[in-house]
Amino acid sequence: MESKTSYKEKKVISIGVMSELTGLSVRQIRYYEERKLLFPERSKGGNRKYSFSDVELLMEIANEMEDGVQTFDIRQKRMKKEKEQTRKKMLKGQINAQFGIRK
Amino acid sequence: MESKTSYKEKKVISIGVMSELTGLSVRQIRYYEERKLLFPERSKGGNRKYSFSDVELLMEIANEMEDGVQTFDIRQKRMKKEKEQTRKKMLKGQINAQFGIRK
DNA sequence: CGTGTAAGGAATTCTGACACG
DNA sequence: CGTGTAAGGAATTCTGACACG
Repeated sequence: MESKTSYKEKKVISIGVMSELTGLSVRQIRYYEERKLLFPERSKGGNRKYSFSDVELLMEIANEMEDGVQTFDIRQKRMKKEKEQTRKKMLKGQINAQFGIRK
Repeated sequence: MESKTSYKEKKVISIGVMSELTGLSVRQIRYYEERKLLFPERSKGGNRKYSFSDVELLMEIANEMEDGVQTFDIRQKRMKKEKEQTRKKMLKGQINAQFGIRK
């Protein structure tokens, strides 16, 4: 089991580039973070850094916003999706515990 | 045939992040560019932007520098490799022209 | 609620140059 | 040749706030 630092997940993109890539204003991007939809890392100096994965996420968010969905509901939906995945992983873990790792 | 904008080639990384990722100083990174080893894009404001591919390239360069190879020779070698690949593509193109695209 | 904007400040980056070796 | 550094300036980003709706 290793660190799997795929390029897609690496947080290296500034908010300015992010803005260009998504077509959203920096104001919008910061706001979606405030609403807990996005979680950039920070440089020592405090600057936001995003991943390509974040770019994709942000574009999905933009689509939902266009459909008139509120940030709260977008977040709600994402949290459910998150939970669903955690549940699946737990299940998989249990199966491994019972049948996989037996020594 | 499409624009194939893979994340790896997309120029989005600032020189500061580049420095962190490679462990080289920004001075070194700029110098290698001056010696034609590296070709970042520029933002409107003039800031350098690199790709993950550039990160890999830069780390290879760093290795060669450690071995005492001079920038000129590194460049020389890279240009040869470049030519080799162009040659292969040309060949492939010719083959396509003769046997592939026939109508 | 979601977004624009002006404000003041800090972090980041840029270039050209001098230094050392 | 390759790299550090101080210098002056410009571009980028940050936060908190006011505005509009």
